[in-house]
Amino acid sequence: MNQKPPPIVSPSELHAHLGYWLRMVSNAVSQSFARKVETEGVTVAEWVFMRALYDEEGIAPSVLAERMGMTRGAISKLADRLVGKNLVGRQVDGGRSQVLTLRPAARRLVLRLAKLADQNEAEFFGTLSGSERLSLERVLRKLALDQQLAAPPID
Amino acid sequence: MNQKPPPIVSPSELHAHLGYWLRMVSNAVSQSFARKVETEGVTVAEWVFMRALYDEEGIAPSVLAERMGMTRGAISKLADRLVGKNLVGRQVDGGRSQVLTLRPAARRLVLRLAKLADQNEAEFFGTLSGSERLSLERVLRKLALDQQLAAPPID
DNA sequence: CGATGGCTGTTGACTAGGAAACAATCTTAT
DNA sequence: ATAAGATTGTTTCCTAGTCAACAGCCATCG
Repeated sequence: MNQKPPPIVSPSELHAHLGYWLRMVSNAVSQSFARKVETEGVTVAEWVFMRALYDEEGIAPSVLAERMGMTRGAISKLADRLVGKNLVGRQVDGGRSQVLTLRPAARRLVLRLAKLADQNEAEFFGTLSGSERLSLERVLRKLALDQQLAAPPID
Repeated sequence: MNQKPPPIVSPSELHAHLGYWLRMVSNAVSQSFARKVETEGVTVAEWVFMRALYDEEGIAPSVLAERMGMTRGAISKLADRLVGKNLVGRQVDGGRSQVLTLRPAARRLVLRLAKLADQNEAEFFGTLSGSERLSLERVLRKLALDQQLAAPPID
């Protein structure tokens, strides 16, 4: 009997990993946000793109790519879409590099989208106590720092 | 003058949101893990799929879909790929529903992949102190609970 | 019985993004 | 001044998902 003894060392449980919970929560937050911004006709990537431009107009695509953690190829297509929607403008700068700017409609849109982001934030993290929120932020920032993730320069 | 006065209320900063940091860290963790499992010729989704089957053989695709937070369509194709790699077996159960099982090679593979998961976990969260790790886990679990995310039934 | 409605899994059309090859331009070395 | 190399953005091909239409099977109700 006991034809098939279980392996002595069993693989660690999925949910024993912090990465597992991180991914689950992060995906839920992102998906919920995606649904919200969809009501304004844009994707999350497009929102991040425009939000970055809102602060720093005339930024180059390659910089944006690195800052958003995406390929230059992806940024190129993203820009195509946004130009198509008349949300961003693309001016050739000399020849090699470009300058991306936000059209007025996009500036207004960013304000609305920011509200949605706040709303999503409240929806998910509103139940946390102040100290919970604080410690979560502290740990996440520390992790980002440790891994040298592309954090916004300032702050 | 002051042709274009800046809006009184400026949109909240991206990195003022916990969701922002969550996504950044989570993406980094997932991407790093994806690179690791790629050395074993599988994707993260395939790993999760097999890991679920490891614990509970004979599970139905639809259940798996809900548990993994993916569409039935996605699961169907995922199963196709894994069957193609001779990692899982598909038996028709009566007619309507199926039964998915892990082939022996997959059982061995899961053990190796679990090691990679542990390694990835250590790589990212190893620098945290015990209390940091604990509080992070506690908060993430709480968030998952609050949002009724599909957590593994037990535990 | 038999029709009708509800599951379950599959398929096809579509989308976003990555990887890599490419074109165009700038920089640097000689 | 010009050739070689770097850098920037685009493009093509590919993959992994979603969504929605569909097919098959079961159950239930008339």
